Order: sequence, then C-alpha cells, then structure tokens
Amino acid sequence: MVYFWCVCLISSGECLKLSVIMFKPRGMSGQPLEDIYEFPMDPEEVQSVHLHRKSLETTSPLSKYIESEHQQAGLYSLPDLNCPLDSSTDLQKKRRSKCRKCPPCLRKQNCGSCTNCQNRRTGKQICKMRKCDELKRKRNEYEEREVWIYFTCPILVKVVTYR
DNA sequence: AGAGACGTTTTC
DNA sequence: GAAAACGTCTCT
Repeated sequence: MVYFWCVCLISSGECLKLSVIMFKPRGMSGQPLEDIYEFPMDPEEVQSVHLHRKSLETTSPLSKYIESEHQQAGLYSLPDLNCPLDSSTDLQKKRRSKCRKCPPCLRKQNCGSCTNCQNRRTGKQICKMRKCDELKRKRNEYEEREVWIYFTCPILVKVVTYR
C-alpha cells in the first residue's frame, strides 16, 4: 500500500497557505484519489518551511513516478528533474531521528531502572521508556522516503510503503 | 531472539 | 566540541 503525502506551500497574493494533499496511485481501489486540507500559516511558519527546504534539497527517482501520477490526475505540471539513481539507497542508509511527538518522545525523564539507563556508559542507548515508537519499528517493516520536488512551489513529499 | 558493546551520526 | 543515541555486530 503506497500513499503520497504532499506538504505544499502556496503563495497567492498576500495569502500564504500550507496544504496537505493526500492521494494514491491510479488504479488502486478503496480510497478517494485525493484529499486536500488547507490551513493558513503565519510568517514564522513560512520561514521555517523555507529553512527546512534548504536543508533537504534532494531529488529522488520517485519524482518521475510522482510527476507522471500528478500529470495523469491533472494536479500539477513539473519542470525537468534531475534524478540520481542511487538517491533512494542513500536515504535508506540515513540514520533515522525520533519523531518527537509520540508519548515516549514527549517523556522528559529517564526511568533510571531499565537496562539502557543502568548501562548508559557502554550501552549508549536511550532509556527504554523514552524510545521513540517509530524507531522501535524495524526498517524493513516499512519504507519511508522524504524528498523535495519542484513544482511551481516547493513541495515536500513523504512516501510511506507498509508491507 | 534478546542483550550488550561500540563506531558513527545527529543534536544541542 | 561534547553528549546523546541509532545501527549493527557479536555473544549467549
């Protein structure tokens, strides 16, 4: 099952909006082709998105596929993309970071009693009570890629494939 | 399969 | 630059 989540920064005159667009490849049944949620952003958030974009400027082989899906769905048109073939393997190797949103991530204090706490110096592992729920999942249980692609506005695409 | 060790990467 | 902690390898 593959879903595409697009975070899309839209500037129209004085109005800045952040849209979250969810859609799936054509031919898959069960879900609507697209759901669009829009909500306003303040200038600080817009700046934050721009900064985030700068630090993540990469392209992916998926971009071509996404481009094709978008065009078939009549959603966007894309400029030419330069997609290095090995970028997805690079992303697979990249060390994951905690989500910062799940209950373990929000916990501020180590329990002090688990083996990871007791063995902090040599174990170098986070307290078991604080271990991020996302990081607990093995990487081969799902595949996640996050890339910026270039439409008429910058779009962050997060692709999650569950097996 | 789970625990421990440690190199390496990421965060502060 | 130091501390935190992820990923992976080895051992049991």
